[in-house]
Amino acid sequence: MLENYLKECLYFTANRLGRIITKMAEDEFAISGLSPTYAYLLMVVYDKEGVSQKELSEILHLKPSTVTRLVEKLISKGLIYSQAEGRMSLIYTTEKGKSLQPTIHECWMNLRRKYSEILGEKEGEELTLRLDKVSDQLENKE
Amino acid sequence: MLENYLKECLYFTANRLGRIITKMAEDEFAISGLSPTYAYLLMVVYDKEGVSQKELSEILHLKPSTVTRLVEKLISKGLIYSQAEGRMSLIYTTEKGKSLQPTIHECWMNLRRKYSEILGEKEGEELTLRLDKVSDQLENKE
DNA sequence: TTTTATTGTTTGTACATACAACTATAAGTT
DNA sequence: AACTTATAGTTGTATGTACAAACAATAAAA
Repeated sequence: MLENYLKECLYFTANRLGRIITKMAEDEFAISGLSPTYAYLLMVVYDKEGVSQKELSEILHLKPSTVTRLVEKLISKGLIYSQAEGRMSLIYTTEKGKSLQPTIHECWMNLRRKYSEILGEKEGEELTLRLDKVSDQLENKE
Repeated sequence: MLENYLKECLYFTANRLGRIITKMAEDEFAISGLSPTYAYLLMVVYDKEGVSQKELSEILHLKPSTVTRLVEKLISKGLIYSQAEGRMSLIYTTEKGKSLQPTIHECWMNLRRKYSEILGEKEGEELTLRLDKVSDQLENKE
């Protein structure tokens, strides 16, 4: 039976998990009016006002062109603004953006609570760190 | 530092891994002329000629509308054909489709070898099964 | 100082996946 | 048989992410 082969492929299982957890995250972040990745970008800016897009791209592990698109949208929502500094474009939160911080933090907590309830707190945390480590290994490879 | 918080979130790490392994898989499957998901669908049909789209959707863990789109494209490439059977549409491989089987199998092996080399065979396999289990847990939850 | 290379960002385009609403067929009820 | 409900698939549209090529600004080399 092929079904059993599929689940032995990392491409297959990693993406399946990605879709499931993305759906959960979208549901939890819905009350913020943002999808998770936008919320995460915003969180980075809360933590690092004036961050450059390149830095954002490194921190979020997304391509620069993707960050451009995310930034565009958050600007159009009035949550951040950008200020050119040489060839860089530095990102800051607006007042409206700042006012969203507690909500986003709440969503973030809710998401973690939700999957921790199912997987167990320890188990969930451990898995998360492992995925991060594995990603590093796969990336830092010629 | 927020960077460290992000990597403690399962949404974040699972999707990051998903992107990395997807890239690897796309590279490996490139010689087949298909992206990985299309190849996987084809593999299911090799194993189960006359499979219905609903079954495909369950086996691949994709939504029916997505399967419709994948099937459309594989038909347009002449690799499979579909035959209506009541309200179902049953999928079969064409000769051209069959002739691709060895290549796809090779890609599949190459991909596994590639990440096994980096993660270790045992480690990679174990992680893969775990991701599958975790996905089940998260899904079979009210 | 003019030319060349490097770096950060943007733009056009493409792709995988999903949702919501729809069509079509089958199955159950009265 | 007629009416209702359930099931399988499709269609229009949206979203997240990326690539390749372009652009802009700085730095390095000539």
